[in-house]
Amino acid sequence: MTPLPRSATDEDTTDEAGGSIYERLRDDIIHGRLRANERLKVSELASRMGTSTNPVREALQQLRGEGFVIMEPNRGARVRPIDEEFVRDICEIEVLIEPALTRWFVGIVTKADVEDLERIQADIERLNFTDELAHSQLDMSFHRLMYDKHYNRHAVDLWVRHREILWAISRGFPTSLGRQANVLSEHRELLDCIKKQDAEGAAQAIGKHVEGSGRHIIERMRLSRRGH
Amino acid sequence: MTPLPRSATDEDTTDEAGGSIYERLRDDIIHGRLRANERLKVSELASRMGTSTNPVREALQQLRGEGFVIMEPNRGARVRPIDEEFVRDICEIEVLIEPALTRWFVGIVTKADVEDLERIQADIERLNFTDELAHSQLDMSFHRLMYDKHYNRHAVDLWVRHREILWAISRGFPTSLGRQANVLSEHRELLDCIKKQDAEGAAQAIGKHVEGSGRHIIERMRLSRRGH
DNA sequence: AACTTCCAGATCGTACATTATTTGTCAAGA
DNA sequence: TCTTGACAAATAATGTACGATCTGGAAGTT
Repeated sequence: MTPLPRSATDEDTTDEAGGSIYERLRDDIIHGRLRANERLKVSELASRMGTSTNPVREALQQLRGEGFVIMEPNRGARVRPIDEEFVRDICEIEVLIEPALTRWFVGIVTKADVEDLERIQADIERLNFTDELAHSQLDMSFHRLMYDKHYNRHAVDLWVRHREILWAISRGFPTSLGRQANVLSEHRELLDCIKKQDAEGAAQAIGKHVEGSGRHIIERMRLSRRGH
Repeated sequence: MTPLPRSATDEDTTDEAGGSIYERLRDDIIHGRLRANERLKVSELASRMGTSTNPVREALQQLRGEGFVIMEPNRGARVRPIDEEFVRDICEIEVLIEPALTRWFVGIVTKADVEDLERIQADIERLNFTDELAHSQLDMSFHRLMYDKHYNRHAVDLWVRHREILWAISRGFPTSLGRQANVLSEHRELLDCIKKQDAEGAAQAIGKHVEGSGRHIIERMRLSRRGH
């Protein structure tokens, strides 16, 4: 339907290859440039992407496996809705998983780890949300440092996937000042608990952190939907 | 490498279409008929399945999205190892998720729900593990009855996926008598807590249930690996 | 022995054929 | 006249075939 509903923040895309077809489609879905339940016709996408149909079909199959598109036999693919419910759902899952990962981390944390975390946290506070991309990378490495050593790779992968989705959604949304302050204080509280070897407190802190983050994203989504 | 490593319990497969290509591949991976890290060559699979390469490629892409195969550009697909670690990982995730789902269920359970659950539980006890397939279907509907009404579809989907994987792995493995008794008593304990409106107790009961189930599957996997 | 060249084999992309579904048309009946 | 049903054409998904491109290893040269 909509001819070329790409956002204003298009860096490279002449008209063909941006990243891989998979990445472009996934990005378009997560950002809502492809509307919920919109039909995805392979030939249409192929001509838009400037390739033949086969790469598109394979990208769609991969996205189907990840749950971003829904396919019915002989009836093609549709966009799975990425709405506030969706965000709430994956945040609720993270509220369950991340405290468990964190609790375990407190048990194996080393002095060097704490120093690394404090260094990253200092960078975050110094940056103070002036650069969205840089902040998100620092925040990612802060949490990644805790989870990367975990033995449960499946849980960590799940976290990474959810995290990527949430970040893709919230990209472009501004972070409210209140949320900024909360992020910093929650990180500091988490760090304190880790240093005190208080696993339970750390788990609670990260739980609050995830919940607050989810609430903020949903709030922003609501506002932007109204603002449309 | 291995020409046709299909199990003895092959019902239909003449030599071509069993279910879809996707299902056959997925099943072969989960059951270990395709060994860990084994290379998956599209043309080889295509001739084995009796189709051209394209359907195989798409099935592989879908499996990649679900995490069952790993693909590197220009270097093809490999089987992701489905080992004891993998089972432990997804069970640990379920130990986090299922209690949360159950806790919520206790809050909205109706008289009719309890009666349904008791009916299913009675069927399970009457069957007493004489028919593996029938038992697993009853067990599935027991838990599904609790989770199907949950608002967090994403969490429930995750549960279903994990459940399918675990069931596919444990299919063919015998259930030890000790585990059989535990399954029954854990279900009864869960039912009691639900009837008493004891959400916390129910959550703990389901946690024990999942953990015990995971332990049992891993034990069986170890034995079968030795037995080879 | 190390480096280069070349070739077999596999992946990736394009084009086309087949099959299923949707859409549009037209005529018969209420 | 409006609805309804059957039938035909268009549209899109699914499957097949083939060429282009990349990788890995073997043979050959220095």
